[in-house]
Amino acid sequence: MPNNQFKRGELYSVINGMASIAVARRLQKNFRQAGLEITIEQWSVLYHLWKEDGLSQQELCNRTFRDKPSITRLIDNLEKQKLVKRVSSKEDRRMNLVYLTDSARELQDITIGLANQTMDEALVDVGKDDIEVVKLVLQKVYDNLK
Amino acid sequence: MPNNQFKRGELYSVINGMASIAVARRLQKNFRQAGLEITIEQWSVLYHLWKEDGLSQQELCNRTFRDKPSITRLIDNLEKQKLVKRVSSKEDRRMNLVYLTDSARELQDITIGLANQTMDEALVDVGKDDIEVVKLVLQKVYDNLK
DNA sequence: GGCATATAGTTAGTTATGCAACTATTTCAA
DNA sequence: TTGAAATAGTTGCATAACTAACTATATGCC
Repeated sequence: MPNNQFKRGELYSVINGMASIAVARRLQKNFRQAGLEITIEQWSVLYHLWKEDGLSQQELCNRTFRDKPSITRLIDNLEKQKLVKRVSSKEDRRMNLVYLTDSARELQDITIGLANQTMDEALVDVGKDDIEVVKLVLQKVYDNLK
Repeated sequence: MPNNQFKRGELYSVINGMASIAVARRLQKNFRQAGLEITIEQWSVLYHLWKEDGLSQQELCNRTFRDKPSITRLIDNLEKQKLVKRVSSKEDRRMNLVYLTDSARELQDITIGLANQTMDEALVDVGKDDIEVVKLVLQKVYDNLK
């Protein structure tokens, strides 16, 4: 087979592969080293609740790009760890609204600090302009495939 | 809390989030629509074997950025589907060398075609120069965290 | 009002990931 | 040469992802 068939495929591994996995692992490691027992997936849910508390599970699906079963189980686990509470909505009884507990609110500053530190570690020697290009391209990729 | 604490954190979701997930889902969908019953994870292993057959599991770990248990189980499943075969190395009996079967070789052209098509869909209206910047930045991110 | 349809969430089954602990083999140095 | 350390791979356990099938509630049209 012609070898150039692989050339474009490399792009897949670049965009999809190493970098995002490496960032995720480093963030998880930074959490662990700080003695925090939450997963990055759980953190990504809390992150959206810190910005706006009391979101429905469906809204969390939209904002975290996950499907409904994934959110159901993430909330299950967060509830077990007493970080969130499901409250069934009074306007629409199909909906659960998800609220932070006090212990979750305590995690906000330190974990966001660790996330920022992780991105600083990841972006050493990367120019601001280049970062902007990456953000725009990845946003465009997402829009293209949505 | 000051709202700008979130600002840098957004980078995490940009680099780690939507785009790579969207690309992966689209590729999986394109495989499914073509009637191919392999996962993108299995495909990523085959991809490296097409480039060089008979790699050890450890070498597949390095090239796919996975740990050893992940590769063990991916190879388990690929072996069940009769796409690869483990052959214990004669030079070093600790090692399994992983070889493609004929059915796996048949998948090469069509799946790499689908991966290239997926990247074309993802990269509509993205300039070649910008793609180069993304590749360089993500490579740099990976190196920074390695 | 009543029934079809849409929406919110859950459950079950399969695949995959990460960590820790384990076995088997090889290497290397005292 | 032998015994400690390194390396290759596997297994068990927990978390998370996707699909498909399911329940419950709400909406909307006739």
